[in-house]
Amino acid sequence: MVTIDDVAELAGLSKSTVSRVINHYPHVSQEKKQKVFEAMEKLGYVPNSSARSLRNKKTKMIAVIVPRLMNPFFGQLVESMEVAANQSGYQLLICQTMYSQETELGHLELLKTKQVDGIIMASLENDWSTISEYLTYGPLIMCNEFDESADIPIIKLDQIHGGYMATKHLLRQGHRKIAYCSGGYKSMVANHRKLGFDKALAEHGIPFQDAYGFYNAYTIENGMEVFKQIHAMKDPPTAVFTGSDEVAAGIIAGAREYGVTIPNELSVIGFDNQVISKITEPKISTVEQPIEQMAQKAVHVLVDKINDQKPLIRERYELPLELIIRESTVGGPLRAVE
Amino acid sequence: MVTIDDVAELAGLSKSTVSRVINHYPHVSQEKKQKVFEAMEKLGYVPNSSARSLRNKKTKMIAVIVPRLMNPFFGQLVESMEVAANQSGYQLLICQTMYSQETELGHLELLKTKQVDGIIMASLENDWSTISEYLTYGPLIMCNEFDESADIPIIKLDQIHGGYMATKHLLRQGHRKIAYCSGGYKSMVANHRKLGFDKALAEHGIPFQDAYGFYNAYTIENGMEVFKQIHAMKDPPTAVFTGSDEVAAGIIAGAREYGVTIPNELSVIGFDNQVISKITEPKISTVEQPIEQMAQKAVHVLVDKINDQKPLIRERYELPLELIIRESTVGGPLRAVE
DNA sequence: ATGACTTTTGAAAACGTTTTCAATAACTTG
DNA sequence: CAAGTTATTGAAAACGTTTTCAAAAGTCAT
Repeated sequence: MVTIDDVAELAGLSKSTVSRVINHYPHVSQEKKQKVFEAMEKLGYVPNSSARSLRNKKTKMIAVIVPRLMNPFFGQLVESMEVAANQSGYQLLICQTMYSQETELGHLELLKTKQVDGIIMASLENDWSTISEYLTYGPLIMCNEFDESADIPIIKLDQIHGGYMATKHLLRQGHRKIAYCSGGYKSMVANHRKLGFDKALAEHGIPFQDAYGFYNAYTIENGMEVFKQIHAMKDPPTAVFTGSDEVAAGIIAGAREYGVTIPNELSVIGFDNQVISKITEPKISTVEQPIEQMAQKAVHVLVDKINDQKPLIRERYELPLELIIRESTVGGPLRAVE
Repeated sequence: MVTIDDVAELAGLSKSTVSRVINHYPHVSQEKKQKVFEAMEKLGYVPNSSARSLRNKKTKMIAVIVPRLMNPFFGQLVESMEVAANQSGYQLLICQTMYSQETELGHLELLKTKQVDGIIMASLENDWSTISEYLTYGPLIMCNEFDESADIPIIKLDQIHGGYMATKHLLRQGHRKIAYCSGGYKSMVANHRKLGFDKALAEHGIPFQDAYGFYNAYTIENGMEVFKQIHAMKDPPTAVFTGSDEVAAGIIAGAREYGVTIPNELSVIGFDNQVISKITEPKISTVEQPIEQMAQKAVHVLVDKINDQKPLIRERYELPLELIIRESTVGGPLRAVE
């Protein structure tokens, strides 16, 4: 391995000077600078990053914790983060929890061991009280998923309004029996969507029936299962609000199997505006989330916090969502228009 | 920051002994071992990984280079690799090329700067002659994408057979005018599939018409475009072989818009067996790739190479593909059965 | 030519580990 | 019990950087 000493020797200078050249210090004569460059070039020298990290106490790496990549929402999120991180001179370490608390905690140890300069949490399996312990070791921010009580920067989307818009749309189409279907229990994202859902229902004086609630639905398969349950009901809903386009697609696939037409017999609205929502038959009405924007914001905020040494403070960044109306919710049973 | 010296002091021992305890050396008395553990516990000590990396010349990190994560094939691949890497005690650094040669080269520098112990290339934007330069700096293997001439371990799938099986299936259904549609030009994966495709055609004495070739198709949108071109032909093909389920789905979506029925008027076969292939109308016949297996194999092979210091040698691991017949290719125009 | 800066350079210390080396202590084995 | 192992420990060097400190050399105003 070629080290800074080799370069110094070949250039006939001290390693201090070589280091100064590498790090663009002022006060190095053009002449020596030139010599150093030549020596580096000739030897193919490149600084060892472990040594740099040790000395500088900066690894130029950040980690992002997500549930799992196969979920296209997180795939997109991580894709955008990687690009943003690279542009800011950072490498992105990817950590999947696979919905396990222990795995999530294990990933947080990266901060303790100084393998990364900071962490973006887009997963939240553990309680904030547990996670906050790690704040001593480095900056930690939340992205998308969140805990209200955490006094750290949080970059999130206006999920309440998202749930509200989608539900309001269904209500406007005349639906009064609307099912609610979401992912994880613990998720505040799902929680907020439900708040928006409830608010819209309340505005129409409609009480929510517990029988219309479905939870832990993430995948297409889950969606098909949900459809079956709805189909078996004596008094089924006429519309379903879902937490993801995959689940909505599953409901549509289930309906097709049972010969139930959508949106006529059942309306479905998704969430995310994934490509899948554009290619099902019928196409899925959904709520678009500005994923790339959120990813970039998260990276920039974290990088700022890494550069400032100051302790983290409570900060909130909220981005808007957009309702996208397609075929899976229009032309359904018009019963009453507000 | 609490260091090994703090632990040593509190335990009343030398840091050598503490280090030995941490690294599970033999020949440390139970008594001192206990003291060290207590001190570590009390101080919340955890070894600094930059210092470790510097001394051990091992970072316990590997990088995977992929075109981009939004492509679900790579999403799945990376998901499985991350899990496998973690199980082997490694962190996974993710690098996207976004189809840029320069970006790919930039990522390879990670090996020079010793930020990672090895690299898995699942992208291949540059020529092997360029990439091979980096072999001096650490192990480098290929996964999925490959270059025949590279004398390094390559984990790949039997794409020739994949192309052959799919095409043979179309021929068996009576098709004689079969279009071929693939992704990148440079890709040897696409290249091999074409070899299998050609082989099947040759067995039936059918020459391939250049007008039936479509390239650079990756996305649903690309697939829709391909359909439009096919639809505008005077003598259109009766079946299309595509390089991905997304493209196949796009063709199906395009056909739906133009009122062309699939598979009756046009048969389509995809590749990958992504979830999307199960939810289009009709469901897509496709070729399943053992992604998880390939990802695990790649990680294990790389980790082995990192542990052996020996120089890399030519190795080939080839995993089989499986034809999955669904609706998009059956019930088409039966013309002749072999 | 003097004093007061500023620029340019190198030696050495520091970052937090692991490992080599040597020394001492504790066993064996005849 | 002497000689030969083996177990246990610590001091110091090493990994490859960056940075502090000090010194030498240059510049400038008087």
